[in-house]
Amino acid sequence: MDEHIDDDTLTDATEGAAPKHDSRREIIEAAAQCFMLKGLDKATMDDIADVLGATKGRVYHHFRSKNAIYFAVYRQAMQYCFDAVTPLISLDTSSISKLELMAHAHARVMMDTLPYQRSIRLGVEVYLRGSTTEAERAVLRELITLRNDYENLYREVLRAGVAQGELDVPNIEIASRALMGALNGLVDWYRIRPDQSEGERDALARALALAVVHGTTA
Amino acid sequence: MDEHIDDDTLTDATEGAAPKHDSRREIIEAAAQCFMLKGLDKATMDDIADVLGATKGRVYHHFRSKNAIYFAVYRQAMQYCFDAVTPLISLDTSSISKLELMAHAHARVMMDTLPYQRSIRLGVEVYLRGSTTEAERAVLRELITLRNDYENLYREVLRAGVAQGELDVPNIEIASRALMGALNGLVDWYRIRPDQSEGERDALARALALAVVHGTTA
DNA sequence: GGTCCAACATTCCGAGTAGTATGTTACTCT
DNA sequence: AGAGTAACATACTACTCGGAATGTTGGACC
Repeated sequence: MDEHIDDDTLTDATEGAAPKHDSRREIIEAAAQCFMLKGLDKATMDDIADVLGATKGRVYHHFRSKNAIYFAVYRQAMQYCFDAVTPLISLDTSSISKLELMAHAHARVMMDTLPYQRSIRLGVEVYLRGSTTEAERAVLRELITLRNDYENLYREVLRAGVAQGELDVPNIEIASRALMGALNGLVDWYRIRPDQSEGERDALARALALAVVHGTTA
Repeated sequence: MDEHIDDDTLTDATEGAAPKHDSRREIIEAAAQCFMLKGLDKATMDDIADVLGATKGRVYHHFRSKNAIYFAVYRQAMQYCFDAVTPLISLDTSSISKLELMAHAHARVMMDTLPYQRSIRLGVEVYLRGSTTEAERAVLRELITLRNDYENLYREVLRAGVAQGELDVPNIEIASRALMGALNGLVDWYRIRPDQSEGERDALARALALAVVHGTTA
């Protein structure tokens, strides 16, 4: 229904070296690159194929439409976020340090998977309006739910922190929006610099995390 | 060079009632609406004309290209921001309250001029890549400079606040990015509700302003 | 060693759209 | 009153791009 290639969650018994779905992943990666550079509409299917040194035939073999690729990019982007942040919520630390760690991890994901995160920023509700078929809109609703679930991770920590008296948040909804906005805004101004070391990137992420959690007041 | 209708900064001696440039402003307004609803690419020139109950002829009479309209929307969006915030920087209050007032004013502008602010969020650097002519890229550079000037207003207040010991900001650049990100993110989740009173809107703006300035810690 | 099929490549088409070229009208100015 | 022009409308073109239909190939499997 959504994709004509089944997800194949089982590990294929043949070999472990080539995951067999590399081609799909490569297309998603290339699409994220193109979307970031040229925007969702101006990035053509030929552009995506060109990045791979292939033609549209390959792309359309794995994805039935351009929207389907965008959905895959979106899903992957959210997956990156979940993978980085979910392990932290079970940590046994104070709410403040947990929030800092989550913010830091999120900032890192924004930097490390920049093409994906930038791509999903240019669509969402706008793309929802343009979706013709009901099936597409259903997928988009699911993706938005996914994003909401992710943001709820932060709301939960905020709630717990307030309950314990560690945090002072008059309005959890507003606070979480501000948090996500400040962190996600990273993709708008962050530029990948080859000369930037791993430590510098991490310091930047940490600085942003502290800024969004603690604000500006002394 | 940029537009074929001269700006006519002088007030025309004929009448003050009809500002003569109403048609241009109407087109910009309609374009902002369309851009917000359908995105920059999917919003067609016919869409913009339809909103006005007119045809492309009218639009192309005032703007030589679609990009030119986008630039005008961008400029107007920034103008709204400047108009709301600039008067506040000369206020004789503490840095903290000044920052709160600026953030509050900015949040209000985001809500009150939502179509403009959402439009300019979907373009910027992406559109810069797509710009074919050098003239267009020059305009875009100018607009980005404009935005940078605006953000500098906040950086200045932050700097002053740190100098006076009112604020605790380890990294002004990061802090300003976080501030703008949290405030601008408003356009992503704020929905205009007709039943929402003026007071409620203002309370929302104030809550967001306090959240971004003070963070979440107690 | 022939069959079958996944994984592509090639070719083509039609819809949609930015931009242009050319009317048309109404108003102003002298 | 007639010339000029701003402010549009109408009609048309050239081109891009998504998607489909079809062709090709290499390898797995019996």
